[in-house]
Amino acid sequence: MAKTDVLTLAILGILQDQPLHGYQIRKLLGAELGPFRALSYGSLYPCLRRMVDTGLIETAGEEPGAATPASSRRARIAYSLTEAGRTRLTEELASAGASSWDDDTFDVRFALFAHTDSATRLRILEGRRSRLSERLEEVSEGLKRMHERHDAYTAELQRHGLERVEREVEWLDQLIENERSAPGGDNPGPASAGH
Amino acid sequence: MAKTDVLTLAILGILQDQPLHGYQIRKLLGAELGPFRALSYGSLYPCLRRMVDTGLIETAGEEPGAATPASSRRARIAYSLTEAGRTRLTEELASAGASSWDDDTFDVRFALFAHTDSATRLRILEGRRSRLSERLEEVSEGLKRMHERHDAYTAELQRHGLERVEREVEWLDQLIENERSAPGGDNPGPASAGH
DNA sequence: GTTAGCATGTAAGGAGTTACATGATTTT
DNA sequence: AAAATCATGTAACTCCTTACATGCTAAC
Repeated sequence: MAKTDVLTLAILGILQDQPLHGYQIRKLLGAELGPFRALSYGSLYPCLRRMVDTGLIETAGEEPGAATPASSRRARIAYSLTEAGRTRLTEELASAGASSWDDDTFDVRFALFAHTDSATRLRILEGRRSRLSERLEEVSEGLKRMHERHDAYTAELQRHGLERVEREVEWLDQLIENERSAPGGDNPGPASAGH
Repeated sequence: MAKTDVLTLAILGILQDQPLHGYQIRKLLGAELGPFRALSYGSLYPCLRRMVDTGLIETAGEEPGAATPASSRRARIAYSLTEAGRTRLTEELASAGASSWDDDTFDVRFALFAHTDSATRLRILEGRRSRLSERLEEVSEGLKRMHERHDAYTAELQRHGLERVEREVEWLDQLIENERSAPGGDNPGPASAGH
């Protein structure tokens, strides 16, 4: 079974609501996942091509006939899901598959939660949580064993990293709690205990 | 002028206190920057070789003579800074050079703060802060323009991302304040307003 | 004696960026 | 008429990981 990388999944997700062309996909992806993570065209277009080649999406040139022959704007290519693409997305969304709790993958999976069933949402949130808990233990172990070789700045860096992960776990705990109390809910719940 | 990538800088930094062999470098780097970011040997050893080739570090085989001829453990190669390496590190530490406020680079620069003068520390902290402020504006702009296309989970992801960046800015503000009030201080100051 | 940790390296390959190349449309 | 934004793509290159290949030493 062909494996679905993160970018492919994100594109499948964003195309399920409406057909888009490349430029729009890039903008929307940047907007949904935060304006950092803006991926380059050098990544996007080759990925779109691969997806066309493997039949997950199909293209529709704008005005395929000769509607405005001379003045037609530069060909914009609208991509839309094929049946195969829709099927693949459905499978992916149900599977919580290959490590959906990696840093990169988690955000994309989370952004697709509105199209994910409650059981899978819960599995992903819990998977992510336990992944972070492991990190937490490793870091605090490291901090304890660090009385030797203690440079105040290095220690502060550790402390701050630890705090960041702790907060992330708290956030997940709230989401999990909410998911359990309202499994069908479309709403992630009240904003976490704000600062 | 040859450019110094992050990994090279980190290695220069970690070798300035004592010579180490590859295995130890990897462990220490992992411990200082958090146990995530553990780099692989496939990255480390080629980098060490490049550094030897460009004269930044030099090797010393353990017990170069025939001290314990038959029972010598597998050759461990201790790396230490050359004069050129020490010079390069000093330059780098004074320069706040090529974008020390990138996500990756900042942590390494921060971990080396104990060897950095106060003025440069301040420049780096402020550079990082303004970089994050830009992000903050972009994201909150994006959030405002997102009443359309609002999916509760996507919105929550944004909100959480925003909060994370806000906290990071607060952390930097405390560090900056402390740096200004005690420019010579070796101490990053009281732990930020704890949670 | 076998597992876990110490120790060094190479080769292949993945995932992405930057820089290039091109051109239309909209706004100022 | 200049600048910004829309729009698509390729080629070269960078940085890193994974998997492989090898072997010693300490602990259980």
